[in-house]
Amino acid sequence: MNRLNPHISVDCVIFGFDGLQLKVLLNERELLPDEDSSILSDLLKLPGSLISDTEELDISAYRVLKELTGLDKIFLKQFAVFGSPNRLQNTNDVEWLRKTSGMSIERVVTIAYYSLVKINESNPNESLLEKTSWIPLNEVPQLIFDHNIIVNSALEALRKEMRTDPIGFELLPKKFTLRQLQNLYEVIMGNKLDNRNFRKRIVKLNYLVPLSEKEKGVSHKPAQLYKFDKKTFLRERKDIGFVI
Amino acid sequence: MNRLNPHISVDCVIFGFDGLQLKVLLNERELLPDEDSSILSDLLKLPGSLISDTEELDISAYRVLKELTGLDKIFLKQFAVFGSPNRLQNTNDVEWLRKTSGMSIERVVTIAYYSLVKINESNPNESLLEKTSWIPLNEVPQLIFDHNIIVNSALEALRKEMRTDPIGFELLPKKFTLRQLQNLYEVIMGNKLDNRNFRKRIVKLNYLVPLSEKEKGVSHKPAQLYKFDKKTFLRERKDIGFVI
DNA sequence: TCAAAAGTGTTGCGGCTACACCCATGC
DNA sequence: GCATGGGTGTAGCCGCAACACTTTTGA
Repeated sequence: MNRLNPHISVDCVIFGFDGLQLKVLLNERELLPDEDSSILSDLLKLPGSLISDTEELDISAYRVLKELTGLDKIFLKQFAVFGSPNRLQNTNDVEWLRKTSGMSIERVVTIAYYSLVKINESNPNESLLEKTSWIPLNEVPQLIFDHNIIVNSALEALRKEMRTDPIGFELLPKKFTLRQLQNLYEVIMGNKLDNRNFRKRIVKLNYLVPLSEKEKGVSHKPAQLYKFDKKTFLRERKDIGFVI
Repeated sequence: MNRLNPHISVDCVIFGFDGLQLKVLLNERELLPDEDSSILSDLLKLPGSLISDTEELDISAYRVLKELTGLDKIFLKQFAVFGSPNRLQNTNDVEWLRKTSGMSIERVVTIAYYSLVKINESNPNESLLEKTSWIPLNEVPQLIFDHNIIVNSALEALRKEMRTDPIGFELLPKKFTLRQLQNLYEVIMGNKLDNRNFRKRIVKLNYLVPLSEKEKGVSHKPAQLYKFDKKTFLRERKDIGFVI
């Protein structure tokens, strides 16, 4: 990586779904030598980085993701920019950024991405210095800088996107049950769905194909597994309407 | 305005609708003293500006708009970021930016906004140095830097937004006819609509209210004028569905 | 045999589409 | 009186919501 650009950063809100809850992947912000760990323990932040001067923005974001999850081809979407001149208020946090980047930091405009990963397929690379953990969305503590605002904004953007594009599959394993899919939509959209009607809707979609395989190791009737067939989806995609 | 920040700019794609066509407001890029006007005439660009170091990003964008249209409270939406390290290829254009800003320019990341204005209510401030003109979308010539890409991307974002939010009214005068509204949707969405069905849809919307006033000075049956009642819309807004 | 979740059909209503003719005005 | 766009109604189909019980498995 090249020279860092101290004016622009990328931050990633990485969403994951464990079958029941929607979670975010957060980093621990290392303490500086002179910080009091008893007061400042558990400082969390979004994974992010100043950009390199020669790097495409999206590539910077992919780099952050790759370093954190070890995953390559995952869903990534740039959804907002946060650039308030006073978004870096907390002087401890600014001091930390100054020291870890080794640069003089003034105003930093950050390009925010959200990313959707399949939780059980992600392989958090344990050898990294920064520790990461999946935090359920409704248990996210106070984060550094304006990162709480960024998380909320990402969730809004995700909901909006899900109104018009079938991106939910990015959060599920390749093979999934209809129950998982329904839970996913219920959790993100925040409303219960009638499961009979939900399933009827699925049956009509040719791009959701049942596999010749069933769930295993559950102590009840095992569910049919499905996969999302992207090719068919792209072929059959129809123009959806609009709101006046 | 304060010190300029030579790393970050805002650019605005300003859409207008004249009742028939969707247009974009473009600036003429002034020629430098040593540029050959016979070769480089008619250089157009998106209205934009480097940001001031103490300014909120949105405020920078509003400033650009205010200077250009004289209008205050107009619809503005941040929709993408363009930050490729080599987006400023054309050396003439970079030279121009260097000279007009008086700063050393390396990489500039630009925050892109689109804006919707009511063409006949906009009062382009004639006293400005930079000349502006409304260009129909399908006649936009080559622009400087990556501005053509930004325009196309803005149109995409506008279409997407119109699928889920009733923002078309921002492009129409306060009082408008249903024909104008229908033309607007046809032009932006790119498909013809059945006018009987379109009107039936309108009638069901309480936030589209007929006024006790008709179109004037047309050589055919004058059309009923309508207005958009935002309060009612916000009150009655219902959750729209989602795509699986 | 029990617990736990999977899976399945029907009916009624409302919304969408397709389609063709009369009306009011200015010139 | 004619040209121009404004404005109107109906019938069939499809999609969506509401609603409760049987099935399969592991323990």
